[in-house]
Amino acid sequence: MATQTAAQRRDEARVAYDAYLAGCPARELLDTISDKWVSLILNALSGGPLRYSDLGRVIAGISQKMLTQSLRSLERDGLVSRTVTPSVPVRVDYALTDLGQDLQPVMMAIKSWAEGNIEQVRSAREAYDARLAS
Amino acid sequence: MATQTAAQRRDEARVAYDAYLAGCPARELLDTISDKWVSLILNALSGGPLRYSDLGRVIAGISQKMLTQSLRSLERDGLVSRTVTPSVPVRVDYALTDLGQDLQPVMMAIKSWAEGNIEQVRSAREAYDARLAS
DNA sequence: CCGTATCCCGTGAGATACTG
DNA sequence: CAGTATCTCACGGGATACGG
Repeated sequence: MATQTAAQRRDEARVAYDAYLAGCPARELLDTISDKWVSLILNALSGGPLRYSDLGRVIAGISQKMLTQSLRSLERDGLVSRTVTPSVPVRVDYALTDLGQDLQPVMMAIKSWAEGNIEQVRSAREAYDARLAS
Repeated sequence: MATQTAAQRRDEARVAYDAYLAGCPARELLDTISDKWVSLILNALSGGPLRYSDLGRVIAGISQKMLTQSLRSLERDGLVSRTVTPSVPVRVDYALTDLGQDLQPVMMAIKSWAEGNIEQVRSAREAYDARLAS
């Protein structure tokens, strides 16, 4: 159940599924994890478990609806665990599962790339838009 | 303009932008590259330039509209180049730019992860759905 | 061959209000 | 605190037809 095991599974199954194929389950999974909120949530949980309200605070601008909806989806897919502490008021913690921790570095890479290359993209956009205006 | 230069820029700008913040340009860029079609297109171009019709064939199920729309967006963001050969009929080739090649490994990692872990996700879903039915 | 243009429907997603 | 429930609207995105 360690990361190595997950890596082994990945190698073995690499040829079994092909996200290029429409209707392939891998295509659908790629669609669900290629989501803005999913990447932000998985990255936010990389430092350890967080409560529902903490997630909403870290990920500025996310609505309750999208936060709950994304968390449910991640929980169903086995990427995030949900732990309820029956206190008053109730306390709910979300954490990465082993599978989620396996995916997290990839999501971090996307987020870091976006943050580190936004200026290149912006200047590329300006150049593109300027050429259209000519 | 090599990959190393891009990596240096990434390190320098890492703290300047934060995708957790709503309204931050990095958040918007994260949203655009966290897209199913974007990841499939960038991966498809990793082996070298492809023509428009080839892309449509490799990425099964993509509509003309989404293919054209995604390619325009990628071109504007400086991730993909578009080369027109004025023959009869006209020939158009799409290729990764240096910036696009810098991002491609990350997109490949997502696609590979989806293909390699879909079975884990499927069994997690079955377990989740079974618990709800009880 | 490589698109653009139009129509149209489903759903992604915010705002708001309410509950255990 | 941690959600659920509606309502609403904009837009993603497919189908189809046409143009250079």
